[in-house]
Amino acid sequence: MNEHSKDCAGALRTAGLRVTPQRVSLLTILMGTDDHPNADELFVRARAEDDSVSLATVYRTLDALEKGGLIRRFAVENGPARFEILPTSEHDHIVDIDSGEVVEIASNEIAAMREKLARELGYEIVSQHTLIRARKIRRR
Amino acid sequence: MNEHSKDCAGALRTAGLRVTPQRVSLLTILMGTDDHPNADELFVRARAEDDSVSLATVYRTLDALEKGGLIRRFAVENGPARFEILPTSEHDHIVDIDSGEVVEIASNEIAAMREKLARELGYEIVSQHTLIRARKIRRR
DNA sequence: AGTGAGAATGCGACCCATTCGCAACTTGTT
DNA sequence: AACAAGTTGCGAATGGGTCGCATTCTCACT
Repeated sequence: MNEHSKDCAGALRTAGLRVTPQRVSLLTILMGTDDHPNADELFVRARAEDDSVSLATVYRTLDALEKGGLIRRFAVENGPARFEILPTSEHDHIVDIDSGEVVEIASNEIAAMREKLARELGYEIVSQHTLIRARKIRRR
Repeated sequence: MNEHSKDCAGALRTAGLRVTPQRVSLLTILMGTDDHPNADELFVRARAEDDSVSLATVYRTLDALEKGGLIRRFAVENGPARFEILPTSEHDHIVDIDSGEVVEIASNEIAAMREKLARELGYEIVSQHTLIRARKIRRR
């Protein structure tokens, strides 16, 4: 139990979730990384420290954390879902189609614009996400 | 062979693809619909008129059409990929999380903004797509 | 601290979307 | 017409994700 665990436990409770070692493990991992792991990567990382985590629980926990508003899930065209910790600044993602790398892109203005467009159509936004597939511009 | 078939055949050839009855069927269906079918729906619709279409071919054809720039593919969080004909006005999609319905949302401005942001990061956009999950605003 | 109801977990089986291997068949070209 | 290369259907195989169930854990209430 390090000091992170406490943060996690509190966050879990605040979200109305029970505190279990598996949830703390996964949430700690997500809190401590900048990248956008998928369920499998999280499973491997969690197992490295705590082999009492099963893949099924990874999926169930991710669902729970998402419903509890602690993490965000986003889909990449032909790949598994990816996850990141919340709250986070408003941003979207660029996938480098050559390397597979995922980088963040700030987008407050874009988000505001989407909000407006959706409202005009009579919708209330629940979640929104832009995925850009791109390739690095090679400068000579 | 109706007049659409000719359009399709030409489009296929222009895209550098061989013209086969299966491809014409699928492209015709996509050209004649406003919704955003997934592979299974396309399979059913194609089978209704031409039972020489297999599901594997639907997938292979969709890959080919996408590579040829004739259609666009987009991912919805927890569901199969969806497809629509190109060229089409610049737009994104709103998924009604209650009904599952997908509606289009115009977004030239948004697209332009993404273009600019990506370029600043040194990326050249290959494709981009915004998915908004929303629910209808109930007015009393 | 002790207890019980309900929630969470691990496991393996399962499901669904998509892909693959391969033999048979088409297409576009010569 | 004849051929090389591209396509197809089929069924088997993958891969991400979910489920059923018996066991274990959490936490609210003594």
